[in-house]
Amino acid sequence: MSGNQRQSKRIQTRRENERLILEAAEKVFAEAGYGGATMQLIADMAGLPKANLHYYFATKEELYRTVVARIFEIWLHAAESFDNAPGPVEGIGAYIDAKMEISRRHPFGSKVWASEVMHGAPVIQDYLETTLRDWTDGRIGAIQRWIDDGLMDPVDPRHLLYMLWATTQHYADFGHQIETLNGGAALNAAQWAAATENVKRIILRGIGAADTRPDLAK
Amino acid sequence: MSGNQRQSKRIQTRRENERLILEAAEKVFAEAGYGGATMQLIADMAGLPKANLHYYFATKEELYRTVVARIFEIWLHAAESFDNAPGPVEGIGAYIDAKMEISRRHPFGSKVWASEVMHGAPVIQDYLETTLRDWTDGRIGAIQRWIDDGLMDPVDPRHLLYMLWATTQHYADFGHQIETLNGGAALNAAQWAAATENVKRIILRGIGAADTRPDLAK
DNA sequence: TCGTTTTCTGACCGTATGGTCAAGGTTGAG
DNA sequence: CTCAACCTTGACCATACGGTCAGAAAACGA
Repeated sequence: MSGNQRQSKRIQTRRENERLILEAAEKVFAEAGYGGATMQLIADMAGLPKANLHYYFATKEELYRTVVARIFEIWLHAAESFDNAPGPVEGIGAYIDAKMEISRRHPFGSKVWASEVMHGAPVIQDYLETTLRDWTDGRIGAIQRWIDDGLMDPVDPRHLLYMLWATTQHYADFGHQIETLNGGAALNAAQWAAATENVKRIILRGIGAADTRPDLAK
Repeated sequence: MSGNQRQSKRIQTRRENERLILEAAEKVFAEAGYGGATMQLIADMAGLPKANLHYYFATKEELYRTVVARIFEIWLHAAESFDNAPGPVEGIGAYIDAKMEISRRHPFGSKVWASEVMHGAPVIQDYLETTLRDWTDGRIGAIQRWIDDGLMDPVDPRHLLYMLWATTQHYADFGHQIETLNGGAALNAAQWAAATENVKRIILRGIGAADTRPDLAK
């Protein structure tokens, strides 16, 4: 009766514990950095004995690698919003929406990623050189096509991408600074929407692709 | 003869050693994070015995605070380029120039600052709440005046500032990622210039302040 | 030159960390 | 029920870290 469609208790517990550990690890790595994070701290936050962490993840580095890999998955997923767009307004607009949403919902993951890259990408260098480079090259081609089709100004696609990454991730990575300048409070829903709109507006206008200026569309 | 205008050897040595230590510390803190940095590593990089570090800087935290304070000084200095500008093209343009130059010349410092903020600004929270907030409020006022004077579109000044910070600092903080996507080589002078031009062009156009469109200037 | 102050440094210490392990508990297939 | 596979965990270990200190060395003023 209980072993039918429901997963066995073992598998269920394993999933649950891995989830607890990974969530705690993401937070601790984000707030303390790899070097500052301790297995004990992660264990306490996950509500498990430290030895149990080492049962699921042999070493601190393996746990960290798993955390980073999960973040990269989210990143890649958001990157899809770039595709199948007829032009920059839709493609870049959707991409900004997606990345701002990630900054809002996964601030810890964003910080871990930023930390990792800032420290020379010791564990994800291969991602950068393969998946990220391929994705970047593909998107540069797409942007170039929009430029060739006269849908936007001839800006350097590569630097445009950097600008998109920088601007959207800033709201997660420097969230503490933004909160402080916001009177100590986290941005509310309206403020997030305003931030997203501002980013979209300035960038889309900046590349001559704003739909608010239909007279320039050809 | 040697003790006349030249500083005493003691003071001279002190200055030199403090410089060596602070430079080494900035690099190590940037590359390893506060938790990952060790006094031994900093000592080795400075070419001094570890005990000597503790003679000049009592604790790791004091050394770190000094490093961060120096970075903030540089940041504040660049912020001056915003002032005394007749309009957004000059003010924001000069600010972007200055901040891109900082990203190029002080990448370690930028990373230390980013790391510090990402981890909740444990040692510079007071700076954020006083100097930075005051500076930000002042600049917001200046931008708002430009908007009121019709020199640029009515964007949210606060989010524009975030965009400026994010975009310029990205070239330092994510320099490793950019290098990797640049075929493993650091940006050369021409590439830095191109990056700066792109940032200025997109942002100034994005806020309707580009001098490349004099027909919109009134 | 002499005595004092400042600088330098190898050796040392307590602590905290990542990781191990053995023994006991739990689950589930046959 | 039985037993093997899997999970849990307190106690433990070796190491590396931040920091200390006593004494040597150098610089300085008189």
